[in-house]
Amino acid sequence: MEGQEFECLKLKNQICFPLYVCSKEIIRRYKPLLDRLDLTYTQYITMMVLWEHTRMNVKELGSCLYLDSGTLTPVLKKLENKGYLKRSRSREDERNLIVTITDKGRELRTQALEVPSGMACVVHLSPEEADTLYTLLYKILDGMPSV
Amino acid sequence: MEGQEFECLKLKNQICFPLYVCSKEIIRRYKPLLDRLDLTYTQYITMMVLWEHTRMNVKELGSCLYLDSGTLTPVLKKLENKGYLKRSRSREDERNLIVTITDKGRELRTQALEVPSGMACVVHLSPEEADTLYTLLYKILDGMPSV
DNA sequence: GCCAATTGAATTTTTTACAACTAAATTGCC
DNA sequence: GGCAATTTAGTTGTAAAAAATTCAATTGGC
Repeated sequence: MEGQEFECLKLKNQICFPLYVCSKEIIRRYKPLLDRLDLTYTQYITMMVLWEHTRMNVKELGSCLYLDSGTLTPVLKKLENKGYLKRSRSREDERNLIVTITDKGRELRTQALEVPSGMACVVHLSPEEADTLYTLLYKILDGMPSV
Repeated sequence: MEGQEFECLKLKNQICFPLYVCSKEIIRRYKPLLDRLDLTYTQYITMMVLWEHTRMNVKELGSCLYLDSGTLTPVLKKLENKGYLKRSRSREDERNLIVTITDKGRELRTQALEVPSGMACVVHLSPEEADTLYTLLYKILDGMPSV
């Protein structure tokens, strides 16, 4: 039997694969809910940060979201076009782009409450299991070698 | 304090967000290793299935990988161009496309052994923790409402 | 036997990831 | 103190992936 040697190349022995699939599948379940707000998942988590902080530059936003500026630029432009935020250069340091939430952006928050409630039925874990998962995921993130 | 009402819209209370980030970040760590094989992550997991099964149609492949044919078609064409597989129509039902691994595809498997070994240092979990995570992820997948 | 509904895959479009580039600010050497 | 080199911030362009749409073949009901 050839088995042993190649065990580590079997899908069922991968930890990344179910992570990848779970992430994708959950985001797919978000879609119909987010469609009602005309937001993509990335736009949604960006708004989450702005609902809490109201004013940040692209760098800070990127480090909250684990997104680089190349990914964020088109996302922020879309959200600006929808009127949910304003982009402007910092006076002190022209390299800095300050993102500020607008009133319209703030209003969206109330409507967005229906998203987490609509998602409640998607992840069938007990509170303890969810807590364990949460802890393990952040343990991976914290322990990951940089780049 | 406004806090309570919007707790569920804070990034730190999301389970999907760390899943999404973990998946993305781990796949990013795969990249330099997969570059040496000239494979993307999606191409890599596709090859994993073919190393085990050698011959499948697009539908079967998609259900192993949780990918639809719209995503698979370009992936399979790329892999065919590289000479790792062959795509051909089934005689019985012309709609079925049969994917068969080639000798060159089979040979790639040995070279690919360096990928899991190179990834070993990325996920810093004990075997027990990894096992718990694995179980929880598949529990989510199994429990997820369809579409 | 014919038409509607379903299934399977390909194509097209949108979104995301990544690399290369540009511009601004800072550092450091003379 | 002024200029070159480096660092930092963001944009642009390109490639990959995901989602939506389209098209073709088959099945099932009448």
